[in-house]
Order: sequence, then C-alpha cells, then structure tokens
Amino acid sequence: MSDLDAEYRLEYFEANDFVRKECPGCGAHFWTRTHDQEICGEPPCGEYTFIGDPGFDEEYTLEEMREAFLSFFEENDHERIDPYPVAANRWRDDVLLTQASIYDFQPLVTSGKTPPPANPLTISQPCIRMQDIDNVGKTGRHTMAFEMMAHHAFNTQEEVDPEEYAYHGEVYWKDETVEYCDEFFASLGVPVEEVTYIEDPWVGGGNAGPAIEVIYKGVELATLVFMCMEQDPDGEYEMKDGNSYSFMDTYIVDTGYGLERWTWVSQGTPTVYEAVYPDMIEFLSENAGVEHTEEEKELIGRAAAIAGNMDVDEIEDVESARAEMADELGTTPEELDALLSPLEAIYAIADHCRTLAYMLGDGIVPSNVATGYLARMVLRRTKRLCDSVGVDAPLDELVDMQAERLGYENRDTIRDIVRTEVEKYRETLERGGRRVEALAEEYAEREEPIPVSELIELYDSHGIQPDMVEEIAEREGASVEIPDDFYAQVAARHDEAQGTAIEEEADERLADLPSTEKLYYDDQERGEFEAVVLDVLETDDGYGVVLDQTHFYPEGGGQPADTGTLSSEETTVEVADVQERDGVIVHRTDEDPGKGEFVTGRIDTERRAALARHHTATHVVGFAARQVLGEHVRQAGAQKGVESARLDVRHYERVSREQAREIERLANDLVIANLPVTQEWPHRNEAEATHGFDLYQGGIPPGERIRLIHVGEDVQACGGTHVSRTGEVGAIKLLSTERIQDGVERLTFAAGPAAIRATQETEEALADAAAVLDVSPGEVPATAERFFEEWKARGKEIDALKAELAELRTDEGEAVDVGGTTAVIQRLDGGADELRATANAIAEEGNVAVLGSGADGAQFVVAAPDGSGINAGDVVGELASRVGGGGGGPPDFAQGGGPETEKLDEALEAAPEILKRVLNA
RNA sequence: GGGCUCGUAGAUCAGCGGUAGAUCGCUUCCUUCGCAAGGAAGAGGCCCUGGGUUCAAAUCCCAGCGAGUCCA
Repeated sequence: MSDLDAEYRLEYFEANDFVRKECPGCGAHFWTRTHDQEICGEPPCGEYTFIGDPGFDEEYTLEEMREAFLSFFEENDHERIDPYPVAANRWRDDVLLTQASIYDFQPLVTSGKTPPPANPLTISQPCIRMQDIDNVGKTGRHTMAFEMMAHHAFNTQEEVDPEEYAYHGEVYWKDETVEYCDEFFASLGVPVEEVTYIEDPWVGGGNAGPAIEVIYKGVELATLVFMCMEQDPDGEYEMKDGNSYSFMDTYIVDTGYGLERWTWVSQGTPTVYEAVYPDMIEFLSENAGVEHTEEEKELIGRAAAIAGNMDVDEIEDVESARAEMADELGTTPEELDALLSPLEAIYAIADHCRTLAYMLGDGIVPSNVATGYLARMVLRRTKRLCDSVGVDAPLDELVDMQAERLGYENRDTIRDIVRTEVEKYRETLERGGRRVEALAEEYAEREEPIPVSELIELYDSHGIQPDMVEEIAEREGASVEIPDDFYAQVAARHDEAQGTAIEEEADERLADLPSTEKLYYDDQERGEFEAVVLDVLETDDGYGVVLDQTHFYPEGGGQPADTGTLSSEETTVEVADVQERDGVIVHRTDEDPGKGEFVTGRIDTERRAALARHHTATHVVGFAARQVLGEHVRQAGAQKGVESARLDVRHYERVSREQAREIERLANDLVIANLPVTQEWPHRNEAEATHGFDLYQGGIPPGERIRLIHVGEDVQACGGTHVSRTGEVGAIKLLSTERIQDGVERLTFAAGPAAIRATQETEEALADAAAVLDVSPGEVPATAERFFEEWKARGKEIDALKAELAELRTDEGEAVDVGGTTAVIQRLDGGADELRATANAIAEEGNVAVLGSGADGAQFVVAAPDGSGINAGDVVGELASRVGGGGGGPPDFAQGGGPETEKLDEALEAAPEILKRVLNA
C-alpha cells in the first residue's frame, strides 16, 4: 500500500518557500509560508481570530462576496455557470438534495460520458444539508442552506483515447488550484503567509483523491479536492474508509468555498447568521419582541465568541458547554439559556426560510415522499420555531423575503404553497391535539401513564411530536415518559427486511455487438425496413433478435415498444417486445429468424400511430397543465398507451374539476392550432443554455447531443416517437384526475380515436342511466337525486310501517305458558328487522317472543323481557342448531339461523319444550 | 418506493360480530322585555365503494377510492 504523501509535494509549494509541518495537536500535515508556525490552526488546535477583527480589507455582503468570487475566476479564464436546482434528484437518483457543487456534474460529467457545460468553470451553487438541521442557530456557524462557491476543471490522462471521453487533455491541476486560492485571498487583502493548507485526503461516493483544507484565522474557508481515484479491490492506495483505490482516466478539480463563511470572516460578527441574514434577524427580533439591554448584548457577544472557539459540532456539545460558558461569563446556565434560546430560534428561522425559498423556488412541492417530504419537515419545523419564539408574521411572508432576495420569479406560487402547507399543518395539529386529549383523559382516569407504544403510534401514524403529547397530557393530568431512544424505537418499527432486486446481468454477447442504428427517428411514420440479423439469443420465453438497424422503437421514456413482424424469405416471426441495452436493440420474437438472414421488418403502424398521438398529447397536456396550474408543475412520471396515456404532475393541491376542464380545453386549442412538432439534436450545453433545466421533465439523457422535441412553445428532451403536427393528435379527452401521492396528481387522457371511444363509452353509460330513469340525459342528475331522496323517504316509511305491523302482530301466533310468563311462538316469513321489530313489540308487553322466518334461510329472533328467567341466547342456540346453523346474543335479545329452511317448522314446534328446558336450567 | 393509521348524523368522535350511539350544531315549544343560558320534544345515517368469511358484518379478511402520517 502506498500513501498519498507524494501527491502533496507541489511545485507551487516548492517555488513559494512553503514548508511541510506536522501539527502536534492533531497530527495532520500542513503547508505554510510561515516557517515557525507550530500548529495547523484549525479548531481545536487553534481558535477563531476573526470575530471582532474582520479578515479582509473590506466587509462584504453575501451578494458582494459571491460576485467577488465569480468575477475573480471569470477574470482568470473560467466561465461562469448558472446554479443548478437544489433538488438533485432531478438529474440523479442516488441523492435527494444538492449538497455540493460537484453534485451538479455527477455522474455523467465526472465519469466522462457527457461534456461539462464549460471547462474550466466557476459557479456558486445553492446547497442544502439536512444533516445539520439540529445545529442550525445553536453553534453559531452551521446553516442548513448555503452556497458553495467553486471552480472546477475536468481533465483526462494524455494517453487516453480521445474518443472514449467527452473531454480530453488537462486544463489544469493541483498547482494552479492552490495558486488560484492564494491569489483570491490576496485579492481580498489577505497576507498569504497567514493561510495554511492542511493535507486531508477525501473519499466519497466511490471516488477519492488527495485534498487540501484551507485555513485562515482559525476557520476552514475552502476545500480543494483532487478527485482522481476510484474504488478498486486491486488498487494500491488504501483510504480512510478502509477500501482500496486506484487512479482513473479522468481527474477533476473539485473546490468548495463556503460563501457564508467568507462573508462572515469579512464582517467578523459573533455568528455567521448576523453576517448572512442581518435584515431578517432584525425583522424577526422586532416582530417577536426580543430586545436586549446593552449589558445583555455584551454578554451575548462574549458567549458567541466563546462558542465559536469551542469545537462544537454537535448539539449535545453545545448543551454541556453551556454550563462552562455561564461560569466563564459570570452568570447561571439558566439565565444564559433564557437569553440565548430566542436568538437561536430566530437564527434558525432565518436559515430555514432561506432553505424553503431554495426548495420551493426550485419547484419542490411539499408531499409525503422524497424531497417534498423534506420540504414539509423544514416548513413545519420553521412554523414551530416561529410559534415558540412568538414570531407572528405569516410564514409565507418570511419565506418570500428570502425568495425575493434570492431572485426567484415564482414568488406568488411559493407563497401559495407555504400558505397551503401551514394550513395543512394547522389541521394536523388540531386533529392530533384532539386525539391526544382523548387519550390523555382515558389514561388519567385509569391513573396509568401513557405507554410508549401509544407515543410511537401517535408520532409514526399521526405526526404528533412526543413533547406535544407531554404538554397536553400534563394539562389533562396524565403522565408520560419519553424514553431517550424514542426515535430509535420508531425506526425499529420500520426495520422490516427489504428485498433487494437482483439486477439481471446483461448478456455478455450483447457487449460484443455494435450499437443498433436507430431508424425510427428519421421517418417516424415509416412502417417497413430492411435489415440484417446480426445475432439471435435464446431466452426463456423466445428469442432475442439483434439487427444492424431497426425501425422498431424500444420501450423507453414511458412509451411501450413497437410490435410487428420480421420476415426472411423462408419465415415470418412475431415481434412482441423490444428493449434497448447499452445501445443494442433486442427484438423479442416467438421464432428464430436465422442469424445472418436479410429480413424485412414490418411495424404495426396503427399501434405506432396511436402511441405517437398519445406521446405528443402528453407533451401538450403537460404544457396546458403548466399554464393552468402554474409554472412549478413538473412531470413526476408518464406512461403512454394505445387507449390512453397518463401524466403524473407535481402540484400542491387537488386539481379541481374546473381546472381539469380548463386543461382539456387548452390542450385541444393547441391541437386545433395544428402546431408543428419538430425534433432537433443540439449540443446539450447549447440546449441547456437556451431552454434551461426544465428540458429534463422525464430524466436526463447522457451524451454530447440530446434530442429535443418542440411542440409549439413547449420544448423537452425526449426520445419518443411523435406525430408531425399537433392536429394529427385529433382530440384530447381528459378522462380522470387522481391523487397518487400527496403532491402528485395523475392526469389520465385519451387522444385521437381513443378519445372518441372513451367519450362514447361515458356517453353510453349516461344514455343507459337515462334510459333506466326514462328521462333525457340532461335530466339524469336531477332525477337521480330525486329518486335517491324518495328511496330514502320510502325506507323510513317502510320502517314505520314495519313497526306498526309488529305491534299488530303481537296478538298472532301461538301463546304458551312457560313458568308463569307467556311465550308467543310465531312463524312470519319476513326480514331480520321485521322479526326484530315484532319481537321487541311482544317483549314490551311482557311476553317472551320466539319468532322464526323462512324468507332467507331459517332465521330466529328470541326476545325475553326482564324477569322472565329465560336466556334468549340459549334458546336461539338450540333452535339454530336444529336448522344447521348457529346464533347468539345478549340474554334479553338474541338472533340466529341456519341454512336448512325445511326444518324451520319442526324447530318451532319444539320451541315450548326448549323454553321449558332453558327455564329449568 | 416502503411502513403505519383513519373513512359512522352538518361538525367532532364512540361503538369493533348480535336492535346504530354521544357531544356540539340544527328545528319546534317552554322559561325571558330581549339575549346568553336552562328545560322539553324532534329532525338528521347506502356506518366510503365492491367482493369474501359467517346463521348474522358498521365491526373480521381482500381489493378499490378518499384522507392523514412516518421513513428512505
């Protein structure tokens, strides 16, 4: 195993009189121009020295700092790139949120499959780290939302085949990266000998490489990562994660300069929040009525300074450190806490509102899944913080303050979403509160503590925080104990084993075959073509035929595969399915067409046309939905079919019927306008620059050039087949809208002839209903309502009549004396409720009722008035067993029955005897 | 993507195999100069839908629809 020492011996260090030292505090190696420097300077080895003593020539606001950085690198030949969305799951499925600038370029650019938008480039990328959520506000330096300023360069080794990667050669590497860092510091007036470079190898996501932490005035201001290795069992470098790594063909400069920290250092405020959110903090403090005397202000400042110098990364540390701090400041921990807690909440609110502005601004819709869930969590947490500290400004206003500052244009939608969410949260709390109250009352009465299982249930199923339970329980006089490992216990509930799907290994033979030439984009309506059979693979359920070229569209992008036939001179085989693997298109057939044969492919063009209509219609409906529901609307999934298609769309409330109609109307307007549907294959960077990130509604395709489909104004990256003008779609009929998750609406629609068929079907149903009611279709709703009302009225009338009838029937039947009380034994072939009503009436007169019915099997009802000494349940049990069934009920009123109706009379005849036996028992 | 919970009167919920209930609200009457309040009577239920189990399902099982919530 080798170590990476050699990787840090930079010419730049050599040429500029740096020395390499080992820190006696932490053992790290570092480089510095200050030859007598002993320690690395990063806490805990050093302390913050910029608080109250700003580190740069001038103070910068967040915006000014960002601009200083970006323009510095622009002047140094980097191209400035617009930031990517914070919702990283829009282009990669391994993470939810963007947590670093390099995330923008993973995995397609870093792996070399796709060229970077510019090389080298500079960017200030908004990031969200949920891991830090508990620390925000308390440590003085953690924020959940931050911008990572960065410059990146993408390089490949000289000897690598230029064809293999989307970029080649070296732009620059380690020496230049460190030099840029030095120069940027110098441009802000920093004496470069005060900057320390600590060796700190980096590992993450299967990659690794040497990296350098840049320390100035005790704070880490940048990390310079040289990503150049990948995980490799045979690799010669073992990294800190215990895995071995080897060098790869691409090597990438990945730097991260924390915008907030640079701003903070430039201002030297006690906490980072005061540097980043001065206006918001002032507004919140005033709104919540948090005021401090000069004396208190001074104390807070000193506390912040101490906190900053403590190496507190965890919230537990802060709490245990508080006692120490109080001691040092000459006050009590309680007083200190009372002073700092409201401030901490205000800091956190400011940060959370910025996080929400990023999330909602980038189109995340709160929901119960994925990023939507994270947004909901942050929002609810923020609301709780506002309530706890007494901020009464509406949350949507607070979020809007940040959204405005960050320059988002969809501010009205953001506010709308926040308002909707706050309202939903209010309802949840109200519902939860009632639930807890009822529960607490119950346990208070039993004088038992509320068990942990109930707490878990309340949290897991109803979203009620245990401390809320505690609060309410206290009011109701019930006790609760919240175990320390509460959240672990909740997690344990979810610990069910999860089945892992085994990825089907691609056939090795496929790897050796050339990529199939795709003819289906050239002429999307053509149904016939000639091809050569390159190979035939036998599979479990048929054959996999690979051709040199094909018109068959393989399943992809929510569009099903084409079907049809392949004919050679001898035979014709059916193509049932078509799949693409690594560029090779495999046609699944029932027979073997013969390797090496020339074949004619014929596609089921009617099916193809139906799919194309639905695919184009999907774009049209998506566009219409965006017009009607708002710009935030984004595709969450889509499936095209022959009879209908569906488009799942992110939206924060249910789509109303009016909105659905409006979408349908607009979609059909676009069809009538007969807009051209065109495709083009621009360079991806060009496409992104012109149309933005919203191109990728259905996922991000790899490669240098991407296929764009234009439908009127709508532009999307799309690999499917389309009609050539919207008019060919014919008509679009929206069939239904359903909510498949919170925050995702499914629009199902039919296009062309399928739309007509679907409409005819619903019309048919309406016509049938009208025929049954014997009215015209337009009168069906009113008539149905009237019928329903009448039906209900009749039900009531029947009930009343039955009760009356039951009264009259009390005199019928055979009266038998059983131990002093009269028993009426009677057969009346009615329904169960008729029997019950009659039995009740008889019992009310003080007599025992034994009633049998043969209307629906054999049924019995036995009623016994108080003091008769007869257990009705026993009687029914005995009677029912004689007709092959069973029965039971309370002693005064029992029911039963059985299937053998023919034995009913026999059973009733035996009733007097049974009654006597039961009485004596 | 997975887990859990819930759909019963206008609202909030109880009932959890055996005759559908409570509280609030609503209607009418009494008390009052009037209102609040109080007293009395009453109206108001396809117990979400569809299957299944059972002699019997609001209740148990399955599916669907609708809602909520926790986690990745």
